[in-house]
Amino acid sequence: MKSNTARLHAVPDTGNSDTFAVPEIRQEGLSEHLARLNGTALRLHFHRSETIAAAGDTAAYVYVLSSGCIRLSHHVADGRRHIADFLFSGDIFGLGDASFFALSAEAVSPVTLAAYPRAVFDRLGEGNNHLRSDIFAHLSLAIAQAHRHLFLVSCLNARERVAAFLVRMMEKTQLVLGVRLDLPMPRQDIADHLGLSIETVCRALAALKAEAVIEVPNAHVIVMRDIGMLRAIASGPSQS
Amino acid sequence: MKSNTARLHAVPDTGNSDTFAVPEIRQEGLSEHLARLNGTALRLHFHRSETIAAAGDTAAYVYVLSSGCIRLSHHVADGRRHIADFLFSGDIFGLGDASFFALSAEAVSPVTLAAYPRAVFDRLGEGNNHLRSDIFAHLSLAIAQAHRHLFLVSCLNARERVAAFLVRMMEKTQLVLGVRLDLPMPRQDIADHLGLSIETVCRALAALKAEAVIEVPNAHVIVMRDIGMLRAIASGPSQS
DNA sequence: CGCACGGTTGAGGACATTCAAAAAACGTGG
DNA sequence: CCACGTTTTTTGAATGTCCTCAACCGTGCG
Repeated sequence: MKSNTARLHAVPDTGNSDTFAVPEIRQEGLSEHLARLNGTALRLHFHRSETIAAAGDTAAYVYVLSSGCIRLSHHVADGRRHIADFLFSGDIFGLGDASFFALSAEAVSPVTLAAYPRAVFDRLGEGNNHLRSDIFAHLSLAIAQAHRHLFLVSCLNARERVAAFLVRMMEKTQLVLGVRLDLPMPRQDIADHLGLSIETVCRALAALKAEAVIEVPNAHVIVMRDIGMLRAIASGPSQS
Repeated sequence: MKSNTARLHAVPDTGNSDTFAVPEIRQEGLSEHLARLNGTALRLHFHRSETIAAAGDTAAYVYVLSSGCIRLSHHVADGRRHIADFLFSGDIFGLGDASFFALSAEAVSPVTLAAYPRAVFDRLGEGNNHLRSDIFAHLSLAIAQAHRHLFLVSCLNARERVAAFLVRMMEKTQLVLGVRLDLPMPRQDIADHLGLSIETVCRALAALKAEAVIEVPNAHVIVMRDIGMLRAIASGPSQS
C-alpha cells in the first residue's frame, strides 16, 4: 500500500523531521476553564473494557480523562472495527459531538475521568472568548491529527506504521526523552488502530527489535533503543 | 480545513444504512454569514493544477469555492502525497487553520472562489453566536468525515474503497438521484485519495463495470447502473 | 497443576503493487 | 480538420506485502 504519486525519490531526508508535523501542544487553556466547572463535574471511573460512551449515545457530557487510557472506536456489525485514537490523562472526549457521539469510548485500562454536563459547558462558553478559542483550537488539532493518521494509514507500510505509532505514543504520554514506553492496550487494539492484522503488528515489532531499534521486555513495555532511527522509519520509506 | 460543508440530502438511502453515517447536511448558515462579507471578499480564479494555497502558508483567508473542484493534499519530499478531500461548489477551505494552512489546496478543474480575509471573518464571529455555532458545526463535521475516511482506508479493500468514493462523490456533487457522475479529477488523484495505486483504481472500476454496477463511457464520467448495489459494496464485506 | 488468554511465529494464499506496454484521450500546429 | 506528440488510462504478468489459518509459547489464575 503505498500508492502515491510519484515514485521518484531524491531526498536525502536527514531522517528526522516529521514530514507531517502536527503541533502536539498540551491544551492548558481548556483544562483551566474546565477546572472552573468542578462543582458540576461528575467524577467517574471504569475498569478495563468497559464502555464509557457508545457511538450514537446522546452527547450529554464532555469527558476529561484524569488517569488511565481509553480508545475511541467505531464498530460495524460484522465485527470489524477501527480505533480512531487513544486518549490519556488530560485528553478530552466529546467536544466535537454536538448531539450524539460519533465514536465509542472504551476503557483500555482502569480509568478515572471527569464528566462535565454539556449544557453547563456551553453556557460558560457563551460569555468567554478565550474558552471558545480554546475549543476552536482543540477541534482544529483533532482535524490535523486525523489527517496525519490518514496519511499514515494511506502511505506507510506495516513497519513504518508501527514505528509511527510508537513515536506518537511516546509523545502522547509525555515520555519525550524517556526510553521506557508503556503500552496499556492489547495488540489487537494497535492493529485496529493502524489498519493491520494483529500478526502483522507482532512481526513489525519483531523486525524493529531485530534491527535493535527497540527492545520488548514484555508485551506492554517498549524500550526505545534508537529513537532517531525510529523517527526516521516512522516518516516513511526514505532510506529504509 | 478540509472538508467542508457538505451537502445535503437526506437521501433515501435505499440500499442499506451506511455503516458509518456522517450527517451530510448542508450548512446553510455559514454561506449566509459569508455572503454578508461580500464587500471584503476577493474573487479569484485558477486553472487546472494551480496551487491556491500551499501547506505552511499563512492562513490569511478563508476560501469558499463557487465553481470547479479543488483537492486538499499533503505532499512529502519524496513525491508521495495524500489527498485528504475534494471540494466542490459551496465548500469551504481554511476555516480550521488558525495561523498556517495544514494542507495544500490545488485546482483540479478551473476554479472560481471567494477569499474572505480571516481577520474580518474572525471579527464578525465575535459578536455572533449563530455564526460561531456554524463554524463549530463545520469543524465537527470535518472531524467526522476524516474519521469516516479513516475507516474506509483502514478497513475496506480496493473495490469497496472505489465504490465508497463514487457514492461520496455522488453525494458531494448533489447528484443524489442522477445516474451520471462527473469526476473532474484524474485517476492518480483518486488513487492518492484512497491509498491505492492508480492501476488498482482502474482495475476496481473495471470490476464494478464487469458486475454491471456502473458504466464508464469515458474516463471522467461514471454512469450509475445499480446504486443500491454500489452502496452495499461501499459499506464493506457484509453481503457482497 | 492445568486451563485460558494474549502474544508470537510459521506456512501458504490472497490481494495490491510494480513494471511494462498498449490503447485512448488531449492539445498543438500545420 | 487532420497528423503528431504527449499525457492519461487501461490491461497484462510477475512480484511482494500483508492476511489467514494454525500451532506454539508464556503468563496469570482458579
